[in-house]
Amino acid sequence: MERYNFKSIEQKWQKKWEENKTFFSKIDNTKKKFYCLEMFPYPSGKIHMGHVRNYTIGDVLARFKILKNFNVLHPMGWDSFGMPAENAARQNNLDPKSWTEKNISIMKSQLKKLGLSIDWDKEISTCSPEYYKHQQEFFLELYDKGLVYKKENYVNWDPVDQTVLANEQVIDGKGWRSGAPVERKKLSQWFFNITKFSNELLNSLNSLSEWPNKVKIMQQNWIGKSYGCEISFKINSKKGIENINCYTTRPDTLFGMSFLALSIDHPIAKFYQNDPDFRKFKEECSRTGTTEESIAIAEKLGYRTDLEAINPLNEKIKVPVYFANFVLMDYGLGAVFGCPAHDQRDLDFAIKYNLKIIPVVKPEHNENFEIKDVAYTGDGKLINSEFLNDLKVPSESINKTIEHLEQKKIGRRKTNFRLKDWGISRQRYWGCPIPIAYDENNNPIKIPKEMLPIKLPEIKKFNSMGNPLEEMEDWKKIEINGKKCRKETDTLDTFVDSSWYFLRFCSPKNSNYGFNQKDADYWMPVDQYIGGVEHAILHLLYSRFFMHALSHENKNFNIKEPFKGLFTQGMVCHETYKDKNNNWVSPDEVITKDGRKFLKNDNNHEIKVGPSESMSKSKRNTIDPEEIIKNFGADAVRLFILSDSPPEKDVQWSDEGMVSSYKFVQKLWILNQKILDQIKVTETNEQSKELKKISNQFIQDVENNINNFSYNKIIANFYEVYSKLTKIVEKKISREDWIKNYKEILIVMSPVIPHFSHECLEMLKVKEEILWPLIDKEILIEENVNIVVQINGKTRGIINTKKNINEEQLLSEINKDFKISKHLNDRIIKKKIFIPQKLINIVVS
RNA sequence: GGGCGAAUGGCGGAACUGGUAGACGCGCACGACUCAAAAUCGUGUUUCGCAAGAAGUGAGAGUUCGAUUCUCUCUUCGCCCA
Repeated sequence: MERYNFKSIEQKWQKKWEENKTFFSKIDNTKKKFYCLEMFPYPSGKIHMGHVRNYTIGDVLARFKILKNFNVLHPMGWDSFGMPAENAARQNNLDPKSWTEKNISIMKSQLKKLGLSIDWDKEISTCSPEYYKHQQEFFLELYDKGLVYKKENYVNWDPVDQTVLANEQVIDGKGWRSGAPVERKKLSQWFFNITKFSNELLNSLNSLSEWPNKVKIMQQNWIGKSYGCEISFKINSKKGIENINCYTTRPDTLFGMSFLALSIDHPIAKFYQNDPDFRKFKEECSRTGTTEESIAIAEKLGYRTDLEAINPLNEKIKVPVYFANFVLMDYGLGAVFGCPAHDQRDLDFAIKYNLKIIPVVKPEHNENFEIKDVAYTGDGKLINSEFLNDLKVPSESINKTIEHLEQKKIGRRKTNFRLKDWGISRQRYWGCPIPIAYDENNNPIKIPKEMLPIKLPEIKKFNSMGNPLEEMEDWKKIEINGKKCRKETDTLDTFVDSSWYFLRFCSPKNSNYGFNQKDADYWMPVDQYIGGVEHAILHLLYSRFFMHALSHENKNFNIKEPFKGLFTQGMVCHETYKDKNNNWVSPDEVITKDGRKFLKNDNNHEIKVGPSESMSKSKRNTIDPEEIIKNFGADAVRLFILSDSPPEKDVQWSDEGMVSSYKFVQKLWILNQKILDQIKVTETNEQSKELKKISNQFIQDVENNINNFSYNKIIANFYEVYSKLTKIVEKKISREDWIKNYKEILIVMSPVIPHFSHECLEMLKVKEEILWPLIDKEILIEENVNIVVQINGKTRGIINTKKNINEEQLLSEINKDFKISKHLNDRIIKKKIFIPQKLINIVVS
């Protein structure tokens, strides 16, 4: 018997699918549509195991839906703008475009080797002018709707990469890529007005019933809606300052106020510009990053002004006013009042500057309540608060205080959001040019749509740091309506590219607009979106915003939520290895001997085995998918990557597991030969019912497991059906039954191991259209059932008996069974719990 | 510090709405084939015990005839936010 030659068979089917355009999709109103999308890759050079996992999960679903007779859209593209291309270009003296294109062609061929059901006709690449032309149009469209604006503000500046970083790109106060300490710098930047949709983006999360709860909660926290109050404080000042407004969510702690704190960017700061101490303080603050995290970690510092704030609830109480490094200008109003007893940050500040600490909330049933160095933030009752005393915190206190402040016209109710506008300017070459130019007075002018796309100029060499576009005088020149202008040299954040690519897939070649109305109406929204949880906040929120923005004031477009279903998969991990010099060692340099690991080229040198961590180049614990596919075949790899863990959890790469998946395909092949041999002989059909049960159980199990994303259990189902089939393969079963049931089993296997299944189906000479088999529910109904017999809750035996047996009959059966009844003798039965077809529990004294 | 989640054999993990804990895989052991090994096939594999049996899902309590599943407290770990 021939071994299963995965090389030629996989190649054969991949060629066939490509030539026949098997996965080509177009609008078909007679079928239900299913848009299956995995997050598109960044073309970094080679695919990694994370891609293999992501695209295998998606492919199983897409192929399943095809078999279920859905009209499936399953496209692929490239998130091809971004910094790595530029970095590679700088390092290796080449241009980002050809580097990117080369990577795309390599990765495309690697993906094809996985046997994915991709409609390659719909391939897009965000760095192509055909794509970003429409992005520039969208930019102008949003500009016209007033959703794009420019403002000066502080940004996180990465001094090494010479670029602005988003808050989330700052990790521990350092640039996520360069690792350099981040500086605060003031720059003029373009922004999308995402905060205009704060409420909408928050509320419509409720409509996303097929999203994981944790992702929705993460987005909810990110948007961060809070209910509070804006309070106006009267100020005693020689500078003519009369009022300072603060935002607070805890107005009920006003009587505990012992200072007022302002952001160094607060308008009042202008009164102190000439004070050298203030300038020194400001400089000190700019060394802290702008992220909330870095501010929280930094030591609380303040600069005391000569101002005094008056407590609006009791004018006799006066407190000092500080500038403080922990107050942000772009959250709330850039001013807060400090209540040290009930806020840790305020308490740290108060202790440092020796300010009063007045407790105003007392936990109930605690007479010895006292504040030392830990603020009390729990519930209780108001104390030391004059007319507010005894109100319940927080259920009564907050509302009552706000009502009082509103009555006295010194405060008003206000909701606030943590979400900030989306800064989209990047001082980078390899991105989508912003379709804006400036006239001689530096006023921004839209570049008319007819002049789009504004193409990136070709570049041969990067000579310095910074943005090369700024030095391209010829490229910068543009004439608009006869006026000489110069182009914007910032490019768009690549998150903009990925905020609408799923829409482009519906009409990838539409040239007059980003998408075609009819196509979008038919295909959108994405029915199932699959990707890493690391994109849970930004990419998904930005995409949601983009759709909200496009449908804003637009009668023709009303797709506000792009992703109906979301699935977030876990990472692929591998053990980490280090040699005696603490250098990372790659798995293919390691051999195992007697359960211990050694360097391959030096048997005496033992390797230190570290914890299993997500595969990354820096730790050298990656496994190259191409190599693995070459050795074991795509089907075996697909089988393994799904088998070991539930897809939403991390999976450990294991060589043994990979080998066993490979062997399993070989075993299936041998079984296939045996079954084909059986089919050649016509026999009586005494065992047919058993075969039917096996196949129908299998169809049902796999279908349920696909629908629940329990892909690891599908593989368990494969092993089960294999072992059942090997047990009956030599029994006498009719030819027709073999063909029908084995065909169904192969179809059910085909989403996971498509090459193998289709090869076997072809050998079985299946001519008709291949569709997911219907389950014969009748055959799965058992005549007999196993009834669990418990005595005092302990299982004492199992009785296989007729389904409709009643309690009395069952008891007599139990009495006949000595192994069970011996636990009953001489004891008084107190109670019996009988659940038909399942269980009886006899409670005895 | 806050939010979310998790904890089950030597390991990865099953157990649908509370009803036979450990499916399936890895590893391991034994057996068959072989001069031998590899490969392959078969059998076994939670722990203690010769057995009958007992214990057992991070720890402790609770609800229940019955808890891996529900409730509370605690411990550890992971992710996100600070």
